[in-house]
Amino acid sequence: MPEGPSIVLAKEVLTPRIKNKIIQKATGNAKIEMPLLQKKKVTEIKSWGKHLLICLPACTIKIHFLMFGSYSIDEQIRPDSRVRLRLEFAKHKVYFYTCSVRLLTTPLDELYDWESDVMNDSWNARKARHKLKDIPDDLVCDALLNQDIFAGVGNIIKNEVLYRIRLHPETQIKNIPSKKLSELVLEARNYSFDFLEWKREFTLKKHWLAHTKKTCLRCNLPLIKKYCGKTHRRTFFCSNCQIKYST
DNA sequence: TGCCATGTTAAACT
DNA sequence: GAGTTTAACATGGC
Repeated sequence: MPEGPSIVLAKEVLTPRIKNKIIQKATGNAKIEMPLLQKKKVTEIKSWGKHLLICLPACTIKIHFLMFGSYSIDEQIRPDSRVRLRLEFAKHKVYFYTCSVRLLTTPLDELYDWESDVMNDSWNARKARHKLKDIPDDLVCDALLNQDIFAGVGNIIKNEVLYRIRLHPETQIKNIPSKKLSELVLEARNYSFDFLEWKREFTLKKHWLAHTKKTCLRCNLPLIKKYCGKTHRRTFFCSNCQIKYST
């Protein structure tokens, strides 16, 4: 569930079912003021990076699925005690499990920079480049996971993007040639949309080239699995095909 | 069977 | 106070 494209998919599925519909009842073990949701109309469903945003007239329900979160529609797939949030509408019921639920009262445009969400129409590649310039010493594997720069990019996308553009995950941002940096920013978004389509067709895993793979399909050498950078996230790469630029 | 992972936050440390 | 490490969350796949 977690990475940006999965959230976009959830938004697509939920919108026709609950947009402009009234929440008849809100329950669950989420530590939020449930009564605030009662009888409120869902005006919009948005996403920013890995955040799913269910907008009501006076507040927004922010859902973050973390690592294991899930949701279901019209069918409760876990016991009542595990339901974090249940939204009941006239025709549909939506269930959220194992996720973080918060209520936002600040206008979203003040909280979120839509230009930093790789899935958003307003995605601003130039801005991302500038932000990268501000963290010259960071490794690219960490930079890709930085939600202030690439909101929505997760560990799978990170690994696949770096493999695609043949860039070593432990390359420092300042050493990446300008052209390669452009490629990085471009592919962070491109791959995310490929991810979305594959996820939609339930064929995402089949398309992984590096993530969880043992062998480089380009040169046939074993892929390295290493917990890279300050994020210490699982990183799969080919030390032969992926160039590590240095000073 | 046990380990580990598409993630983030906050507390507990140094 | 900064930076780093750990725990917590709690499910499913291998």
